[in-house]
Amino acid sequence: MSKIIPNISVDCVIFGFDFNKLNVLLVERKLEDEKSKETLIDDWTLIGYHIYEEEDTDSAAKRILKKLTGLDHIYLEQFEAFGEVYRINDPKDKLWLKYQSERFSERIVTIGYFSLINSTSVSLSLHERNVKWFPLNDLPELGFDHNKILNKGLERLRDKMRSEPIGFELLPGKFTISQLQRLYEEILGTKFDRRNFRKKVLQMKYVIPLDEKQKGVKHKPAQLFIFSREVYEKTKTERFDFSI
Amino acid sequence: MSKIIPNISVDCVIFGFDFNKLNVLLVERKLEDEKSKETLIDDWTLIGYHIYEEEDTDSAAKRILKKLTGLDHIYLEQFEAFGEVYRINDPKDKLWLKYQSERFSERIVTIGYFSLINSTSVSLSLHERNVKWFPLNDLPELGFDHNKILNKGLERLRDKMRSEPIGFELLPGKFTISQLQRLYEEILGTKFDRRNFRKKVLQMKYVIPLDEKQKGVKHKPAQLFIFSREVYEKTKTERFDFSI
DNA sequence: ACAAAAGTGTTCGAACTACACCCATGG
DNA sequence: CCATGGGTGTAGTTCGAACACTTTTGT
Repeated sequence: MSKIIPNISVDCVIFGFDFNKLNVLLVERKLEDEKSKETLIDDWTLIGYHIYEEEDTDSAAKRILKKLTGLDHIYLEQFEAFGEVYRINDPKDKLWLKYQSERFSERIVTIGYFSLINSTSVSLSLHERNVKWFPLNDLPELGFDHNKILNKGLERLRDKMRSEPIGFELLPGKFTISQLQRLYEEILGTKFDRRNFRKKVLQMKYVIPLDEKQKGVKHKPAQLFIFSREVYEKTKTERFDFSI
Repeated sequence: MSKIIPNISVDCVIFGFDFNKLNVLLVERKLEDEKSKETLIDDWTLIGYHIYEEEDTDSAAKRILKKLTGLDHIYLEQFEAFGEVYRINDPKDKLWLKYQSERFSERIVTIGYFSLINSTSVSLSLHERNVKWFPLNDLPELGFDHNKILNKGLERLRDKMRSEPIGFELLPGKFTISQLQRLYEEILGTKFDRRNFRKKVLQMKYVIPLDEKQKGVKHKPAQLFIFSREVYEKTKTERFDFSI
């Protein structure tokens, strides 16, 4: 592998949906003094890393996701670059960078990506570091300017949700209409009428009903659907709109 | 001023509207061999520059606009970072960078900004370099990957035009409704019905009619309007939508 | 008087909103 | 048999689409 570029990084806002809440994946940032064993840092950050000289920024983000999930082809989208001079200013952040590598610059421009994963069917591991899902409405204070980056990523997710069918990326391949509805309600912060929502979704030819029902639920089992990106791409003259 | 960062730049896609076509501002890139006087490079690029160590990326884009127009407070928005390893690959591009400064890296991540200026009331100058408006449907081949950057910027302008009232930035302070209509038609590539367009615009409380008419036109003079961002901000619960 | 763009209202159909009752399953 | 969410239709309203004639100015 080639050398690390000391002043450019990528940070990933990884969203997951557990059929109830929208969650973000964070990694623990823990550092203790080698002699005194005193805890110098113990908090959480987004998952990010510097890029390599021979690596596209997109590839760097993919690399991080691959390392975390073992999967390729995860939905990934760049949303903003953060290039303020003083975005890394807190002594903790500087200490952490120095501890990671003496070669890292203190002036780092980072490129924010958001990624949508289907948290019910993915197992996560990041070496020795602790990673954990946090619901959006119960986030800790994050290191660096990661609260800001996270919020910008969320804003972009919301915008894009309204105009393109990316919500499906957060659900398993087979899903029910009310799972989809809960997803949209949770992310957009709105409530939809059940009948109207269903009516709207059934009009979308790229949401395809299966001859298959939910199992093991203690109520009338719902019909399962799949999303077909192929059909969507072919028929997308109709403007996608989730503004019920 | 502090030192230049060799591997990070900003590039600006500067849009202007002349009441007819949407134009982009480009700068000539000309280089001739010092001895033989042979022309080594003669083409056009977006306007961009490396950032300084003590400069936010946003500030770098503002600096470029200020140098070009003499104005602060021009509409400016970051739209994407371009971080491919081989985005600078053409020998001409490498030659140009070397000629500009030996210190520039060949691996440059650039951050794209688009900016909207009111081309009828601004005068432009960029030192010794030749700058010129090009209509979007008659662009030359650009240096670097600037055609790609320009197209991404245009895409973003279009998206944003549909959901936020940024088109007004391309018009002078006082404008007529049909100037506004031509602007939207030109950028979105659609045709609107004149009566329906007018009806829609008149509903927007932040488009304020003046007691003033066009002068010197050889037809019935149109009423003039101004856009009030203040009123817009106060009333923006209503979703802005230009999907007539 | 003519050319050129401004200004103005109504009708039709599509899309969104609101709303209440029965159904299938697990416990 | 009960609790839980699944599934269904209709009426009212709002919003966008289509469309033609008169007015004001400069030449």
